[in-house]
Order: sequence, then structure tokens, then C-alpha cells
Amino acid sequence: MASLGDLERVVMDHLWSADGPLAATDLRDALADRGLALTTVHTVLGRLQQKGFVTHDEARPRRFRPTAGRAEHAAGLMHEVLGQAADRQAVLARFVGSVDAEEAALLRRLLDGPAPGVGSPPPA
Amino acid sequence: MASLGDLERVVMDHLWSADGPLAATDLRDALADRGLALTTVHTVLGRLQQKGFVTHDEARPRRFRPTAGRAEHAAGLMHEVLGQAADRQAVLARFVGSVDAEEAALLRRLLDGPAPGVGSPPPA
DNA sequence: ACAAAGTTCTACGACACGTAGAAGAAGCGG
DNA sequence: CCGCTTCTTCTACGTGTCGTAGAACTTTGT
Repeated sequence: MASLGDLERVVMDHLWSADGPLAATDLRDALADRGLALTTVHTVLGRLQQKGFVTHDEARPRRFRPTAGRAEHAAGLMHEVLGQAADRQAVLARFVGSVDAEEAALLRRLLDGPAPGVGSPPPA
Repeated sequence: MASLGDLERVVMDHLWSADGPLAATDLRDALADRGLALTTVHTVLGRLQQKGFVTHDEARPRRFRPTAGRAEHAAGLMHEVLGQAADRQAVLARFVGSVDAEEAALLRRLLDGPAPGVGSPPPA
């Protein structure tokens, strides 16, 4: 999985938080604090598209949306890290050993049976 | 946590796999397939040191060793990913939902009680 | 003390990323 | 239908990181 630059990550965050697909102008406005030119937003969106993180529809003011939800993305990264490790057991052991009690409890619940309501809803 | 370049990762892999600390020449020899100059190895080691991934002793042929074990590193990365996520529950749910049965069983064991023999031995 | 080996300093080319101008394409009000 | 505005694409530049290594300096062994 390709990695994200700073601006790329910020853009993805906005897309993930958004209710629906966003146009480039929406993002430029959302990132108004950076005072970015619209073309800059487009360049970033183009790169995100090349990397497979976003897609856009065919309608004319292109609307972009993430190809995977924020949680899927993060879980995917975790898997990637785990997959690269030679000794997955050891990694999982360290990982489990360092999660806090609350998360441990959550993990137990998740392992004992797919938690209803927190399944795998497709991204908005 | 800073990220690793390709060569940096290879070097770390060697250090992680090694029994004890390695000198620059050991690494040059271990990476003989790349035909790297010794100075190249030193540059990489210097950058790894700056990033906090390795330390060296004071003895004259400097001997380098990782500051954290391979598993600690991977687990740390997983935590980093998880920590950045807004909705940690959702991420954990996706993560657990996509590990294979064997790993799920391992996770359950690890959560139920620290697995003996796979504790947290400090890196060699 | 001298040669060999090790270490540090500095540098360069390639590439990713933030940034944006210029040019082309599409839609809209008249 | 037509020009104006907006959107999109193409291309480019500056900076930082990384792989790479030469040159110079330091330490060690004999």
C-alpha cells in the first residue's frame, strides 16, 4: 500500500469524514486555512487516484470519494505491517501486550463473535 | 516513528536477525550482493541512528544493534496506525475480522493470559 | 611510526510531495 | 450560438529523503 504525504492525508481525512463524495472545490474550501490553489487540490487528488485511494464519478464537476473507509484503510495498514513481519506470533504478542484494558476487552468481544452493528458496512 | 527506506530496512533486518551487535564491515559483507561501499553502510547506519533505530557501543570497531526488537518495532507500527485512527473500535473490528483463524486463536490465547515463552524478552 | 582499517563529513542524483501556472474542455447566461 | 467563467489536465519547480560513495580524518596493530 502506498503511503500518504501530509496534504494527501489531510485530504483523505476530509473525504473520509464527508457524508458523500466531494468536489475539488469543496476540498479547497474545506482546506481554506492552507490557502491552496484549486489546481493544487486537483494535483493531490490525481495522485491519490493513481495510488488507488480515491475514485471520481463521471459527472462533470468531478466528485471524489475514498475507495476504502478510514477504518478499512487503517486495518489494512495494520495487516501490512503484520504481514511483513517474519514472526507474526511475536508481533501479535507484543501488540496485544501493549493495548490498554479497554481495547483488550473490545478485542475479546470481537473475537468471541462478530459484534453486531460494527460489521463491515461499505464506506458511504 | 520515522519510516525506513529500502536499504535501511534491509540493514535493520540483518541487525534484527543477528545474534549480537554487528560492525559496519559485517553488514557490508552480509549485503555483499549489493556490492556496497563500506561508507555507504556507514551513512545508512548513521541515518538509522539519527532516527533512533540503532545504537552503537563505544568500542572502536563500532558495533551496531537495534534499539528495539523486530517484533516490538512491528507492534509499535501497528499501535501507531491504530492510534492515529479516529475510531479505534472500528479499526480493531476490521482488523480482527480479517485475520485468519489461526491468528484469531492466537489472539484469544494471548488475551486470556500472557502466553508463556512468548513474553517480552529484550532484543539480543 | 607507519600502514591498514574504521569513521565522519560532504555531496550528488533520483524520486516523492507540496505547490501552482498555463492551457485545454465544459457548462451557462445572454 | 458565443463568450465568460469554472473545472480539469499537463507540466514544472523547490524541498526533503534516500541510496550511493569519495575524501579526509582517526584509531589500531605491529
